[in-house]
Amino acid sequence: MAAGAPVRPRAAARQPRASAAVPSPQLVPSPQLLEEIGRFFRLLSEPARLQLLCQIRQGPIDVAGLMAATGFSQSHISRQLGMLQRAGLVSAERDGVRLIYRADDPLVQDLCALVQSRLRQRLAAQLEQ
Amino acid sequence: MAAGAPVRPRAAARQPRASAAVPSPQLVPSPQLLEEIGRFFRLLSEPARLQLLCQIRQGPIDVAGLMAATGFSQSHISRQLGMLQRAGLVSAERDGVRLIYRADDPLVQDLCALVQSRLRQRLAAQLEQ
DNA sequence: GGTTCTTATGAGCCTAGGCGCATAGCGATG
DNA sequence: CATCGCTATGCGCCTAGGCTCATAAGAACC
Repeated sequence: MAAGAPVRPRAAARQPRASAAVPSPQLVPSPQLLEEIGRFFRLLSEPARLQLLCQIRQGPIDVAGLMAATGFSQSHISRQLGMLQRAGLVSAERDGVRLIYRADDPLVQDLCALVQSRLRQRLAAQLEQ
Repeated sequence: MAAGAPVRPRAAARQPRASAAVPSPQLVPSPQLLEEIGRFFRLLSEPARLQLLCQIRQGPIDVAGLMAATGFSQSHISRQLGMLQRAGLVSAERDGVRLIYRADDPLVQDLCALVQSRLRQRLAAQLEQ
């Protein structure tokens, strides 16, 4: 396929190309990497998981606490926690019979904050216009 | 079913609460906000969309260029671009008959970079252990 | 060892959404 | 206005995955 030329403007010569404000010189990641990144974002794409994550971020909590806080079924919570744990976003520690979950990684919080501020921005812009 | 207390550590009194190393004092966002954030992440959860975004980030490009670069069908690309545009992640500008797409927002790139570095970290840790 | 508490998991239902095919919409050009 | 080139969209197929019920697995306590 014609992967050589990125654009093909027929009207006139465009793209001064070596200008100053080129946004980013980096290449597009490999399909494998894109898939992994996508998998990560998919983890965060489910409100239920986000809610669990935020709840856990409040402080160590067990499954019963999460059930009370979210209203989700035990099996659902367990499954979602499993995914989050496999992704390294939460960790569990035994306390007798129950498992206390904890979220040490600030990454998710940071990501959410970024997205949140962006949503706010867009909402404000939308109201203005 | 013990819905009152969020946790119930049976071993000892925990949560000094106003300690120094409390991870984050913020509350869990409202379900509506969580849903919106989730929608945003879902947009980025699809490798195809990520690929399109990255490709567009390389420089302004039209649909034909994207078809050549990604191998996706025209309808698929159009649909995904529509979503990305509605989310404000790309913008289109007419050049005669065709539409030139452009991605001005660095947010996605930043998010991807964060996730990518995290993946790298985890991979390294996994190799060590 | 049996009981009771917890968490994990197999099976299944159901919806969301990715993807392509065909076609409609729509700007440009003769 | 007819035609052509490009993009958007209705339709349908199909898989991924959220969610539940029921049940297994495992730890603590008698």
